[in-house]
Amino acid sequence: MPVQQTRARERQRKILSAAASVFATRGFRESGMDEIAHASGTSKGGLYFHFPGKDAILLALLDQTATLLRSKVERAIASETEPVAAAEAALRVLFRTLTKHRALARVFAVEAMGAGSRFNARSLAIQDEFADMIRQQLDTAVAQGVIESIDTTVAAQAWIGLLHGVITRWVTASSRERRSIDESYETIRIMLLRSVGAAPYAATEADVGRGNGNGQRP
Amino acid sequence: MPVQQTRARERQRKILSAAASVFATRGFRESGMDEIAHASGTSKGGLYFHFPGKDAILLALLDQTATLLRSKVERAIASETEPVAAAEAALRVLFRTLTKHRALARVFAVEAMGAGSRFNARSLAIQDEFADMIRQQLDTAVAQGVIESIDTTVAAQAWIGLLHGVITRWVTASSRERRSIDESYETIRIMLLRSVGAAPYAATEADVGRGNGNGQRP
DNA sequence: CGAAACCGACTGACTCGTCTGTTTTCAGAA
DNA sequence: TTCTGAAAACAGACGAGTCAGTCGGTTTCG
Repeated sequence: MPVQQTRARERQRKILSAAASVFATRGFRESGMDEIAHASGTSKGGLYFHFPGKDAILLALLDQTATLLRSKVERAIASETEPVAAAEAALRVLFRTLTKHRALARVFAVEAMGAGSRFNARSLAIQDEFADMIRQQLDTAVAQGVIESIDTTVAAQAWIGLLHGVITRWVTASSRERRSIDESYETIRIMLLRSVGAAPYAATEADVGRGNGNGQRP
Repeated sequence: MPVQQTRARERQRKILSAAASVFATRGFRESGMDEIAHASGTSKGGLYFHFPGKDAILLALLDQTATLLRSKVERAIASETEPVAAAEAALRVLFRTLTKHRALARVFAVEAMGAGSRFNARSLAIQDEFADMIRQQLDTAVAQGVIESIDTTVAAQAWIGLLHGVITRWVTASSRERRSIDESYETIRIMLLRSVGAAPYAATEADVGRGNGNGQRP
């Protein structure tokens, strides 16, 4: 494999990483190409050598992030056998990953929404993908009679909607009033499970703490 | 009462109304003052006579909308005696009003978020007001033992978060894939009530409006 | 040496807000 | 009732700043 392409790839990675933090702190429209260039240790010319334009950078960032998240969520689901546990695992990973990368989450939840129809079309598509993963688990759960019979498409989108709302709220709040979102997670988790008629089982240390590898039955 | 001030008020109303639809269709940043001027049947000079700047227009629009919404919600709450019913009534009015004014909802949920920190600070404050109304009802419900004992602050914000997420999703979707959101409301209503451990009672015709009237109990 | 990668001054388009008028309104004088 | 003049309301050309994107030149690498 060509060495030069490796170098190019590294530059692109740096550019996307820098763009993420610049977009996150200043907003997409307010971020100048010069700023992104400076933050990624290159110049305007360098930027335009690797990306055809500003939009392309945001789109690439969106796709990269979505792909990463998706694989994480898929792994989480695969690690569970019981559908409700799997749905919860998916949600937990989604939640935890987003809260761990506030800058990226902000780009994802806020900037991409207010940056033109092309971007929120992409965002919506991504959201749908995740909603669909949740839906599949809920469908299985309904089929097994583990949860009440409901419109799982709507329920899954409501879950994603709630997540989106809460995350949006969290990334937009000023640092003063923002407390660790983990404090709220337990309440939200119980609410979500109850909302589909699943009996929330008591959280173990494994659930709440930083470690996991759990999976138990109601 | 001065006739001129009446005329001025009417102009301002027209400007805000026009701005709402322009912001909603083109986005805040992408909307030019000339465009707003044209849409409101006046000129740039007229605009700057009534408002000190573009920002002021969005802010005024935000406040106006919030005030209107708040009074509607307060009335809805006051019309119910039972706290869970009141919370539900509040939510229903919020939901229904936003869905009835898609343009305004879009400005509220999307544009104001992606238009700079000053604006989303205002949006957050408004969101908090509504969350607080819900919270008060949930608190009463908990005190009466009608619902499970939970963190009502988080629960209220989760409810608002879900609403925000669902509405955002709805206003951002293309007209092709967007179906009446009312179709989803019944499912969402039941999910919300269940999420706080309240037994969802059957919806009456008054609850659901022109539509169905299903809804089951555990 | 040739190609990939990079640099940064410059351009062109766009738009907010200003500024200099012009029209409309209306209280009060004739 | 008609006239008047001052303030309110409006019009639109223009200034000035901003910023995405370009382009000719330079450096790095194999």
